[in-house]
Amino acid sequence: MLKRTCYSNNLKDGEEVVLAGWVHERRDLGGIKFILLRDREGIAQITAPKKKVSEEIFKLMDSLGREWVILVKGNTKSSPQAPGGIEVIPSEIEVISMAEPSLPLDPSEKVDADIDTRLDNRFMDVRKPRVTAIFKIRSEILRAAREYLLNQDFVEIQTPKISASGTEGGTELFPLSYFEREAFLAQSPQLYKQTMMATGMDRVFEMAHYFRAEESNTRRHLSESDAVDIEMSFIENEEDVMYILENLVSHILKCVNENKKKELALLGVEVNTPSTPFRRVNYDEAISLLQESGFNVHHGEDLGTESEKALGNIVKEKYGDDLYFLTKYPLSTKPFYTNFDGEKARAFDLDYKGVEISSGGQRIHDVEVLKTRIKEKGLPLSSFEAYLKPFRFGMPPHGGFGLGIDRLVMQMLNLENIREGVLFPHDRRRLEP
RNA sequence: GCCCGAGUGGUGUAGCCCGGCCCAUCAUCCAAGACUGUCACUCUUGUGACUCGGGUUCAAAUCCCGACUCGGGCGCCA
Repeated sequence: MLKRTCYSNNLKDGEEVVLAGWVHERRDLGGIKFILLRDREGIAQITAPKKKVSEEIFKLMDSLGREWVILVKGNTKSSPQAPGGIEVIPSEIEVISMAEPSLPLDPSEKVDADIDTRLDNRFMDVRKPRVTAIFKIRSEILRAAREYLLNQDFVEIQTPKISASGTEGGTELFPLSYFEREAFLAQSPQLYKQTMMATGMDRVFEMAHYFRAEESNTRRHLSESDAVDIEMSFIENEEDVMYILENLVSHILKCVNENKKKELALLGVEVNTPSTPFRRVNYDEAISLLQESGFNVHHGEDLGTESEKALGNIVKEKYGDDLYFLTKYPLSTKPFYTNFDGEKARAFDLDYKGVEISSGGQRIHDVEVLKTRIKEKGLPLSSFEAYLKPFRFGMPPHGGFGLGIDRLVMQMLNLENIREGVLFPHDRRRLEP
């Protein structure tokens, strides 16, 4: 078998190369035949003029089908007619794998496919250069996040994804059978990363996988989702946490802009690199802004989807910001572990173009206050014994956030559906592939 | 959980309101043929579809009922 010497984006004039990839398109003009060979980095033209290639190659060019996997050995030649200015004259073609005709979708994107058809045949959908680009950008987001957090002295950890109970409340959990007991898939690493604050590790993060059994059926929700979760000790208040979050997101956007120019261009997306600090919009202000715009919202209630989106537009118009913090929510809208200042939660959401991509805040570290809050929330204290134990033996003030990767990708790239930015999304209806 | 909408060749669609002109449109793909610079090559010919079940009717892709599958909005949630 021939061995690949380079990708399609690395062709230089007058070299002998071996390309490996898929037959993207064929054009047969009789005395000259073209094949577009697609690999991870792009598309290269294989050109076979009858008089310049062997009879065997010329015939073989005819028999190749779309999406067959082939290896092509040949000489590069610059040519004004070739796409990209350079083409390969084949001297050897090896068929590695054939593809059945009647493809389940069209990777050359001449004909669209529904999101459902695409996801059912994701292996082929991802062959589209634009789809590949989304996942290269997603990889860069995670690389940049890791880079920033490690530079800020965070320690990367992993926590269990199966737990005895889902004490955080709110979200519905997936039950599963754990030997002779019932267990649940983790809805977030929240309680574990708080426990880590009692170990003296000071600053931790996890590239976490969440499971949520919500009955949601929207283009923003999934049953499985990924997030960057952090927790940090010895903070003065939630502003210390927000500082990390805004600089993290800013670093991510900057890296994507600098390192994924080709992919962004392919997707036709421009990413604005925000300056820090991000705008703070407190809850009272948010309500006022919405009321001024004629929305029927009242103090004390959480924002619905419609008002959240509207607020995104208002902030964009008024201040020009895509990213902004929503702060000082009423405590009643937040989970039991949220610290507070009177009736105001020491918590925040980070919204990106009108969609929440992160939420976090300062946590309660005083065990007595925590017990009181659990009781106030009407939760059974007995089931929190294990969670509370680390708080009894020296727990520093701390806080953190979870940053949803899928939503970040969606908002950054203006995807209509969160599923487009997830390789194999699982939701209320979809469990395969 | 509540509500709205949609299922037509491999893929994406037209037709549905207002039943007959539909042995169903167009594009792409596929097959056969012609073509030496294509770049969504072009041209000729051909194959391939009304989600399922019931009902109304002389007549159903089209109207009605049910099932199944899917999409979306809200709620919840992140």
